[in-house]
Amino acid sequence: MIKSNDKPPIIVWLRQDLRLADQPALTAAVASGHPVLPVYVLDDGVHPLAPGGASRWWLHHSLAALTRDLQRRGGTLILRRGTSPGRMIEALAIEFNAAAVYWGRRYDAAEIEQDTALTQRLGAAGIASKSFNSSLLFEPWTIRTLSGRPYQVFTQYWRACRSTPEPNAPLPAPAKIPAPAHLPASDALDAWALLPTRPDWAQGFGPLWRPGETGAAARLQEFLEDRLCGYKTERDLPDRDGTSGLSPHLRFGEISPRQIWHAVRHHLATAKHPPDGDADRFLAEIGWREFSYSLLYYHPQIAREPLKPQFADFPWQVDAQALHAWQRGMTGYPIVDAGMRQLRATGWMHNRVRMITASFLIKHLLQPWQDGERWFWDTLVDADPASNAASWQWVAGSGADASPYFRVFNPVLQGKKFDPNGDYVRRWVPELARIERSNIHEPWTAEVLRSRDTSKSGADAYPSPMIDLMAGRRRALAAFASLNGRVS
DNA sequence: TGAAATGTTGGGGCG
DNA sequence: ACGCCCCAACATTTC
Repeated sequence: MIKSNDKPPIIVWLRQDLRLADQPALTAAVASGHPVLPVYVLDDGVHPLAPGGASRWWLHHSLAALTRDLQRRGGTLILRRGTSPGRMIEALAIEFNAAAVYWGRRYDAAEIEQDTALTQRLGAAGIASKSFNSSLLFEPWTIRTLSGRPYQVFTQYWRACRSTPEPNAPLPAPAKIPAPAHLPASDALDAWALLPTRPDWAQGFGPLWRPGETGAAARLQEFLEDRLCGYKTERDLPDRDGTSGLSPHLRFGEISPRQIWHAVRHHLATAKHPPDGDADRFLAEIGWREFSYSLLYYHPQIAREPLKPQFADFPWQVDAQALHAWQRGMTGYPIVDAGMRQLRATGWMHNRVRMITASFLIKHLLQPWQDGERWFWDTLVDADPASNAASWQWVAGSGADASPYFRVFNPVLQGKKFDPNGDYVRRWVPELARIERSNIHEPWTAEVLRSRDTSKSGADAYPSPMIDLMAGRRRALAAFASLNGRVS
């Protein structure tokens, strides 16, 4: 008699859905009765979506967690690396006589092409393949206007999403994941050297994050219980712990938006005081992620080219020193510098401050948004191919439903409004630790600094503002106005 | 999911 | 008491 693990295995190719629960490819593979071979392939190819430094840190820990979680259920994660992941999967499938290959769908054009090509090659070799929706509430082709075109405005897009049937309930993790009798060789995770050394700039990351499915689920529960109530207003204050903190977990698929959606619904149904507007606002943030993926699907060039063609020859004032000052958090504007330093120290930046720092780079410094996008891509643990690109274009005004060009964030006013006590600034900019509340967002007016300024020599000297806000604003408005009247 | 400029209003000081 | 001015405070418009 043939034991189930003597049957040919089904390969489950995990990419950006590093979890076991609500993992339709895995569940289908287990349900088939075949042994299951979960594989992750590190893409060594040189391309724009290769994960940045901070993401590689997260990926290491996420894969370590996934390995443990699989082992607990009898499974084994196979790690491979190569410049052509599709070819790697194909070779594995043929070598191990796989019955099929399953995976969760991706939405970038190059990735779709890879997957389509793999399907064809597998088919030619007589191996079945099947793809599943593991990453989105609403896949891009399911949400269209009456005329069949994708939505260009978020509110309309999201309204359409919310009036379609609800996303499926999440699947439970398979209790047991049957392994094949013979396992392919696997790389050692440590040998991939995803973690930084010399210097280990990620030292500050560890205490803040718990990568992996268990950490993601814990973060969601804690958010629903402690922070959903009041989310609508608290989420804008960077000195508070008012956001969900789920972005990197979502980025690597340690939790699915379906799980989040249904957990929120369940929480609302059982909570004593359902925080209604708060939940809607939180789900709308998930909606922005969906909208970004729709934009990526319909505009594959979104990370490189402005969506609005008239932005193609925008008069940027490329300036390596200005970019560098912004990256290091040395612009002389406290809320900007606090944000940029929080980013480097933790791999994450509060969303309100992301908008402020991005607006400052694009509008006050007139640096190309692509430079900011690239920096965030390299330094954010949650750097997401869709959200990062769409959000930068949103700030630049070149994207869909974008911020109008004349919306220029004033970092002093934004600081006063959203960090009124200056606690956020003091936490990330130690040079300003002793500046009082009234001057914290314009420290050049503080007596302490001014008196020291004359004898400034120490490394603890906080820089004076690198540009004049009023002049910068005027320059930006003029530059953006120069686009008006052109055909779009 | 802006900010600044401009316009309007109303209370209070004061000649 | 009255008109005038100043200027918050708020509303509207413009970039």
